[in-house]
Amino acid sequence: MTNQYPPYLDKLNETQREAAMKIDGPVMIIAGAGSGKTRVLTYRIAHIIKQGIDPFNILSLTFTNKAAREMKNRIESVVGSEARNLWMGTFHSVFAKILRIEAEHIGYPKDFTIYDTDDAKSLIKTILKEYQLDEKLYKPGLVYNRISNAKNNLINSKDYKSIPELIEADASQGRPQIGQIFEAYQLRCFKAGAMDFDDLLLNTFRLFKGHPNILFKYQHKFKYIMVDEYQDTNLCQYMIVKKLAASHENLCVVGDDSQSIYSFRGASIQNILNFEKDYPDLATFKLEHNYRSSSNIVNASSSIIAKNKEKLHKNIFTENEAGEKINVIKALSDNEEGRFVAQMIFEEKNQKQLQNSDFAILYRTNAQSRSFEESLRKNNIPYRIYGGTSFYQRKEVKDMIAYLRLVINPNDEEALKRIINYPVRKIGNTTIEKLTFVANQNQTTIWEVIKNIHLIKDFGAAAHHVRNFYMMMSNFQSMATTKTAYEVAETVAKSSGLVSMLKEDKTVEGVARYENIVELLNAIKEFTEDDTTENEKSLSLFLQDIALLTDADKETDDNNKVTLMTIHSSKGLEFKNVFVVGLEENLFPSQLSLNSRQELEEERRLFYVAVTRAEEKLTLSFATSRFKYGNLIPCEPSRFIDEIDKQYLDFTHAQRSSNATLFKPKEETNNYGKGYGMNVGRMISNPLPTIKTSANFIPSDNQLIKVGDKVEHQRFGMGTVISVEDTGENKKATVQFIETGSKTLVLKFAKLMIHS
DNA sequence: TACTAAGCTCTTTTT
DNA sequence: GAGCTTAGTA
Repeated sequence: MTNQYPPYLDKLNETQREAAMKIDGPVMIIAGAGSGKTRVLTYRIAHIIKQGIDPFNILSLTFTNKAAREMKNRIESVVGSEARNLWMGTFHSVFAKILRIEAEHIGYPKDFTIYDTDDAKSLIKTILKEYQLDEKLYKPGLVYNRISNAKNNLINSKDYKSIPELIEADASQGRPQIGQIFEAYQLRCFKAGAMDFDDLLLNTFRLFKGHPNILFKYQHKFKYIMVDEYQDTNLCQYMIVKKLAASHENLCVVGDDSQSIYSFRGASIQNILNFEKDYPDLATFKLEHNYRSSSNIVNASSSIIAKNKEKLHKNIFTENEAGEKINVIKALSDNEEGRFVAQMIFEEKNQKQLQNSDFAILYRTNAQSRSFEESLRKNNIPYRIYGGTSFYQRKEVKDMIAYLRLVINPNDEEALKRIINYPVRKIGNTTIEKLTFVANQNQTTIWEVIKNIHLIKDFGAAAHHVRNFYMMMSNFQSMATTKTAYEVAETVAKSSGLVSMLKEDKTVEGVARYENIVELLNAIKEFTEDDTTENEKSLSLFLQDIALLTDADKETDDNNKVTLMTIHSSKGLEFKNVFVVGLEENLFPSQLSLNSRQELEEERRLFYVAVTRAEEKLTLSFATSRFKYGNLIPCEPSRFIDEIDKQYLDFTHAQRSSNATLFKPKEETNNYGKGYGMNVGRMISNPLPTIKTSANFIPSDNQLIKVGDKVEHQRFGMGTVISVEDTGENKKATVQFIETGSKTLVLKFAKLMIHS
């Protein structure tokens, strides 16, 4: 390899540069956390453009649209404005764009609707009702997951019904009809001119598979292809990429097996292994130098991931200073955890002159955000929550969007059902059911039935109301052919009665809802008037855009806020100061992810992702009790805390005495506090009667326990080891507990934590 | 058809 | 605690 390289690559280290300059042929970049992966991708693309390749011929698939936008800007600063022509975005958004162009070849309208998860589940519910299946047995969410999994593995409804393993699996669970539901679901989506998230991928695959000429077109268009976060792609995505790259084979995938956290979505480490098999002349680069975090954090994270059996060999190192130790915090409840964290942010901010945006609170589940929101608000610390219910998920916004969807695609059944009687127009459930029935009988859509309602006798008075609705909607539709997206939306908002209804509601929530509609209209206006791109600005495109928009994509004017998000959505981000909270058994690792070693290892990778977000300071916290469905339940610290090499941890804040600290669940308090919302648990001095026994919180290596160690037991509190005995079968330790006296514990089962 | 109160069921992560 | 469904009433 030559030592000569273009000056714009001088910000890269040697391996990074080699990876950026190897632009021809298949390339795999294994990039550890904080190793400058985005930087390599950015400069690699810039380098390709500098070689005279038209940006139009480069496809880069990223994890979020925001990441794509940021990368584009950075590339632009190296190569100039032509970078704007790059094809960059998420799998879903890029393929939606292609499908929009090629829709007719697979029988879809150009303006197809994108069903989100709610739409999909609602459609499944309707189908269940029509088939008279038990909604308790065929839970819509579960059925949706089965269908989604199948699609991600390139199995269509016909295949599904002919694969013995799937038939058996469903039958053994007492759900033999999933195949049928799948088929009906697919048909209904197709008739409605709608695709769900998985269809965007599956239909792209089908398009390329069934139309070699179209595949050929895109193969030649995309001369260079890059895939970021490759460890999180599923089979369908993998196959599409493979097809697209087949003629040039200038394919570069970037990923980190240690950060693979989306197997529930069909992602598989197998894709990395397959990649090596499919492209024997592959060039592999390993980025192992962590530039992001202090060496304490880097080393601690390595000690975590070392516990996983399934991983590629990597040797992550850093030249950064040791930094502070990782703080472990014990709180008595989720509320106290919130207060602690808010207080620590407040103090750190003042001590070290940090910005709010230097802090992030990361949790396993969205529901955990509540206690942090409360305490941050009390401390006047601005924060922003990512995920959860985003702007476009709010009811009133979805209602308004449903109208617009229906204007663009009148066959969109889910949109129609959502708003046909909202605001109330005297078209009740009975009428809607009748309409659906007639539509199904005549192999047509509800809209067609509505259109011809006057030809059908048995609708009685309802026919009149339906007719009115039809007139209104077709008015909007004809308007959409001549007016701008904003003009249409404004008219819809006013004439549909939606806005006037919301205006009447003077409650705080009502006003907020009204303001959200105004904000939506503004967003449409902005979209319509955006002259920075040459793209078309139709209402239809706006709808497709926002269907694939995630919370992380949204820009805000004031960015100096503490970030609250799930660990999943924190991937790819970094913060000076990170709090990983709720480190309790059954929460993190999740109770639902303890069925196999593979599942536990994925949870561990998730923990690894969380820890490696931190640059300078990391705090881990757990609570000993937590609200769950309104009841306070006892919690044990997560095994993950125990798995970290102790030399990197600081337990100062975890050792506070836990006298009289257990809360009695609300249920058992004679209705004390009933109706008062939170904090209704009553403090009691006795331990709770039972704590579910588990072998979860054993020391990572119980050889480590030795006489004189200070240990903490979930139930018995702090103590000192007075003897250790090995019976051959079991290792036992006798511990003198401060509060309850001495106990002999079988280490295999004991829930002990060693304090350094 | 619309509204209200009571009752039931939830447990994960995302495009 | 929240969101949803159901039963009963206006």
